[in-house]
Amino acid sequence: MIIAGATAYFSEVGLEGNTRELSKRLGVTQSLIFNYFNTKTDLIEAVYRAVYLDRISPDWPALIGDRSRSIHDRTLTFYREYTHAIFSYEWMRIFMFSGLAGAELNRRYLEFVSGLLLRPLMEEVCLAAPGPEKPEMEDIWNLHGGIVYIGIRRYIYQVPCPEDSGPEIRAAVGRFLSAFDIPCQD
Amino acid sequence: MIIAGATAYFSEVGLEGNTRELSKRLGVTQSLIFNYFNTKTDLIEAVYRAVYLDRISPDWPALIGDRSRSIHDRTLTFYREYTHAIFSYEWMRIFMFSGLAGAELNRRYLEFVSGLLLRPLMEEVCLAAPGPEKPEMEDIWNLHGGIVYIGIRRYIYQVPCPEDSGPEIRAAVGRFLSAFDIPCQD
DNA sequence: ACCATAATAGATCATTTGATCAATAAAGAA
DNA sequence: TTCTTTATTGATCAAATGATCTATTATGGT
Repeated sequence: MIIAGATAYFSEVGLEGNTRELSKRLGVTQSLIFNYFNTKTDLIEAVYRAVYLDRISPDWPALIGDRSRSIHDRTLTFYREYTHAIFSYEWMRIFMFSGLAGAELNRRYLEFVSGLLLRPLMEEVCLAAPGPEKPEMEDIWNLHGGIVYIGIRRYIYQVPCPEDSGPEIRAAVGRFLSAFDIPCQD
Repeated sequence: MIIAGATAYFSEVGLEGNTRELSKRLGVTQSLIFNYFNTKTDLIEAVYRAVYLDRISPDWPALIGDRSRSIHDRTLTFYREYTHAIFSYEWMRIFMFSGLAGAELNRRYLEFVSGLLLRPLMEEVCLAAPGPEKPEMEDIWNLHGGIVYIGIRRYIYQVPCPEDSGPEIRAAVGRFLSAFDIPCQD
């Protein structure tokens, strides 16, 4: 309950939010928090773990590599599931706060995304591309960034944004793959 | 000098950085800061203004609307100049910190980008697109996000990144416009 | 019912931090 | 020089904040 409350509170005000305000929101005393967490840093680490863990599906590498499905279908499915997992007020903001703070978990997460999701995706797109035009990692990062930026606008900057990002994700994936002469089926 | 130092300091540690550490970096006493700024909030506002101002070129709307040049040339030139202006450690991080804090200036900036840069850009792409396929605002935001995300990786997440983003910007613009049947000249 | 353990509260400490104020040093005009 | 104004410092206040410690209350097993 403390971790859940801390996640909600810190995602709102940042990791420098104070434990007294947090305890007030939780309806408990401030000292209770320190009964379960030795330091505030420990609490933040717990929030990191709670937010980062179980957000990554272990099925994604297999999905990306599943050549029985078209690359368009795989890419679109992956980004639908990926954005479904990370497009939340709490995840996006905790991720950005921890990224700005230079958290280790943040960098490890991005290494995972790069090495086990985006690089395989790039290789699959390379294989599926019929012509000489093949994507490099930076191209995949560009696709990725364009999609993730929807969540940044929505939850970080909190500017008006369509609530359903599905159509734009489909359009972005379609544009990206067609640049490598991969047709968008259906 | 205080504003410059505060910009460097706050962009590194966030807007909650304390005035004592700042004064130490500046080589002055802490009380001196409060001689020039009534409150810390005033100082932060001054940092905002210093960072945001003079980063937007007044020539961009004219550049985007200059139909004597190809849309590809205009889009590419705009994003080269735009990223040249905002891709800096200080700007990217102050912008993100202030965005997370919900700063008013942040929202006004995004309204400016949307209304006076991206919407005109969208209209120009619509005019240049020969086929029935026309971009909407979300498509332009996708192009924009993919490019800005390079700076986010570089300065926010601080992950390995090519130092020259020029080639990827060219590639991204090329892919985007060709999706609307606009050929990439040269 | 009894007892050991866990949960929770309240008071408090020590540090940090924004802000103030009086005093001193520097600068520049007359 | 002299005087006024500005720049700068050092000491200090008051509030906020992470953390601690003791006492009290609840819980569950026997």
